[in-house]
Amino acid sequence: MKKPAGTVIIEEGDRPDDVLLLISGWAYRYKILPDGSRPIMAYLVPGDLCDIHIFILETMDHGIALLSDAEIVSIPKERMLETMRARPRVAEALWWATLVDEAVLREWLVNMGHRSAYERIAHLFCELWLRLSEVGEVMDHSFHAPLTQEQLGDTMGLTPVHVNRTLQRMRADGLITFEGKYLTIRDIDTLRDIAAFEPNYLHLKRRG
Amino acid sequence: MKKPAGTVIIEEGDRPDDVLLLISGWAYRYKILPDGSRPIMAYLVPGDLCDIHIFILETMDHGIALLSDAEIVSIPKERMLETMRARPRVAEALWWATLVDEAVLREWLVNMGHRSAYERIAHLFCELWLRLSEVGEVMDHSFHAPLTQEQLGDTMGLTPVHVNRTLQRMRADGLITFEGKYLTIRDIDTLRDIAAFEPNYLHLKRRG
DNA sequence: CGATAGTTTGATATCCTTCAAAACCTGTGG
DNA sequence: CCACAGGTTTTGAAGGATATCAAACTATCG
Repeated sequence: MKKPAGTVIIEEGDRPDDVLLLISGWAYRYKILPDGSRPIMAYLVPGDLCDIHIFILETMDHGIALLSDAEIVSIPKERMLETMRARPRVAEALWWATLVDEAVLREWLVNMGHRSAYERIAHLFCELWLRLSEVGEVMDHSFHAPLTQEQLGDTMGLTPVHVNRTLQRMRADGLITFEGKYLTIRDIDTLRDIAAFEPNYLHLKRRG
Repeated sequence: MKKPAGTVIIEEGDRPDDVLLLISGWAYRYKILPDGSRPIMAYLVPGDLCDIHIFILETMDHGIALLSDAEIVSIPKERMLETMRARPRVAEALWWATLVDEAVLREWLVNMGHRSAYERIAHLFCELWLRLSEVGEVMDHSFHAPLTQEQLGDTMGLTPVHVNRTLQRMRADGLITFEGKYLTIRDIDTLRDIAAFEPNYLHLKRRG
């Protein structure tokens, strides 16, 4: 099923009945704070599954919305459970996905707390580059990144103004270009160094 | 098995063969960055299980160490798997625990990125107060919190100096006392307000 | 082609860090 | 029971990173 950018897929407090699989496009997990700010806690990219929560937890503690036009497939809870029962490998894959999500959250937490704006953004770009490479979305050092500078700020705990100035510096340093929602990584090696990027947390080499 | 404060239980890169259950005392998840800093990404309190990772993921992407003297029980991987197979309720409980860990990480991420030092610490104290209440470790608005101000800083992405000044302000405001590793919450209501603390992410009301 | 969202710019304010040193605990050995 | 040692907390002064506010500029899309 196709949905336009901005669509809210699940809201905080919901008790959804389906698991959603993102086929194309990007989504993000968010909360809304009393002061109106809208922190972003994760990006979902093609191939990602939104919310195994629904089997176990009462309600969503956050929302999920689309960053770009996207194609999603909705899998009924019941079918999901059957499959998991019948095919342990599928159940294991779900465990795997959940544990990796957790690992990414831990790394993002480190990122927020212990790195400067410049390093933080560099780290995010390294991660996106790797994750998107895995699903074949990187062409020629570039990928589609449907993010505004404000959303980048909501993700990194920075003002849009400061994100802007930081991106300018990155461009000036010859590390990236970011035009028309396309991000080009011009120097992944220095980007990695700056961010002290250690990809082990993505657990990319999946077990036999 | 009893272990003294400071013991490293699992290190980054390890591939442990047991799941560990924390009976008494506190532990914490940490990473070590190239610059030598040591971010803390989670606290484990009595009743918490360390690392279901081991069934699925290759290696630990972080370490776990003890904040205080602690008693831990080590459960062999094999026994754990058998139990999960034989008793679906246990497997479900493990899912539940993992998903709650994830929810806590998301909330911590929001905390780091979108709240001031004062609010952040207030939020942490609210969370600890609730989690420890659940396991009967809160007596008379007080609980044992074996944390130095430096560790608090590593957790919140703050300098020990600033943690110190912030705690002083909290004391002056009559919200807490924190002496001899005992934290007393003197005014939970204002603390909650300051932190905009919304406990839903802890998913305390477990499903029937 | 105009409206609206997004980006860029400048000036000023604030929170938090850094560095350095003093004061205070806590436990240990004599 | 005292004295000392190491870790922890506290204090002060000064600097830096990021926020805030406000406005201009520039894409984008119907």
